Amino acid sequence: MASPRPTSELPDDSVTGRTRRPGGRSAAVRRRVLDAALTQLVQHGYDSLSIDVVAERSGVHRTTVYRRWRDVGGLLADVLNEASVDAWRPPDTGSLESDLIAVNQEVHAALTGDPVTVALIAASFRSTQAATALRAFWTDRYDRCTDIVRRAVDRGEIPAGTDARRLLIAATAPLYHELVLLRSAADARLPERVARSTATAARAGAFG
Amino acid sequence: MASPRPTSELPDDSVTGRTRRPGGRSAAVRRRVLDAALTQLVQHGYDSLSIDVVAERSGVHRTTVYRRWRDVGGLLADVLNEASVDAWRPPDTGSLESDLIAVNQEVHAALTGDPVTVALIAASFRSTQAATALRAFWTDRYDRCTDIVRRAVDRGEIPAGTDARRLLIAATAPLYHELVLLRSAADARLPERVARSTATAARAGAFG
DNA sequence: TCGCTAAAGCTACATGTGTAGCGGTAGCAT
DNA sequence: ATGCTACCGCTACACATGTAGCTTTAGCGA
Repeated sequence: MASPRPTSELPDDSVTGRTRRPGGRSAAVRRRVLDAALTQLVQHGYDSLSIDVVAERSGVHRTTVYRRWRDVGGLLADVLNEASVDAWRPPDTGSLESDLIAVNQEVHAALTGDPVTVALIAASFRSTQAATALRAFWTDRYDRCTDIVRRAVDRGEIPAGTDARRLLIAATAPLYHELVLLRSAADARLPERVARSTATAARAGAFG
Repeated sequence: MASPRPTSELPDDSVTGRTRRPGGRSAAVRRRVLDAALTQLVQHGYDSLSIDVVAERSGVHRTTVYRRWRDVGGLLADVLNEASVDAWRPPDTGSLESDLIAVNQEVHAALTGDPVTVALIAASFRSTQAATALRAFWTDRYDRCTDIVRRAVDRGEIPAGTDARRLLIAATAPLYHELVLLRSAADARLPERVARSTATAARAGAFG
């Protein structure tokens, strides 16, 4: 994570024989641009986020931003890379139900409080870079969360052979559906309710 | 449904005292534009859909299209209105599980086969009109589907007091999540698997 | 420290998206 | 059939988005 080159599909230097320059200036440009993008996003929302605004805020020339990030989606993808703490671990609270509640509260917070997540979802419909970054992020998170299910099986809470991914999708998808697609009125108890339903379902062997 | 005026927030004629003209020419313009939009969408995909392209295809002047529909989202919202068959009824196949399977197969087909649905979802992040139309569409469909749950309760399949909306969201949200947000590889058995899980969960009282 | 060149700055241009205002056409009431 | 005006066509403009090609700056290896 946190690679200095956001446009990831470039061939390796060892292949091209060329030398990259991640040092001083490039790094400074990247930091200034990502800072500006995040600040703009937090202060004025996704709709206000354009390459030109970010360029002006950061003092970096607009053509430079276009060259390195290509579009707003690319910018957001890199912001996510920068922000994603690689040390993230799924909650381990002692029971499947409370683990799922904790996960869902994180998801809920991200979807109602963190502008980056929602902005990246919106951007993913227009930018391949944003879509790819989001997919990678979610794949990583769901993979890590399989531990929750494994532990629940070990404790004998739910049947062996439970499909971890199906369970986790069932636990989280309703939140995304309600908040992102249906845009329902916010309900603070939604994360808990959905988590409890899913835990009950899992105990009944619904994901075997 | 199928109102001749897509931009819905206008005051009623009885309030303004002005007389609308839904007749001949306006109706023809609307039909030609919506036809062109749908054809373009089917033939060349959402990314190719712009007001200018639709205007050219339809032979209607671009400023007219801008005036009446404002943006691509407005266009899609009206296409949805036109296409939504008001007579739609939820499946009634004799059991909760098979009803949910049938619903999910419809959702799956819409998300993998019908470009209008996916396009409208994408547009809903950029256009208030698209977002509003989509919300209205889904609200209507979920409302009608409560019949499925009511019948299941009547048959004694699931506990009385089961929350219909929560059940229906649980049954459908994973499809949207996988296909729209995660963009997973298509799996023809997904609708059935999710429906069965949800039916099992409902029987175990997960949505009480 | 000095040469090479990756990467940033800059100007100019091309295209896409959306609006303002005016004049013309045709739906509808009389 | 005739007048009123809703609605469409048209030109002209404003601004946003993105690219091409060149010049300048500065990172890095020798």
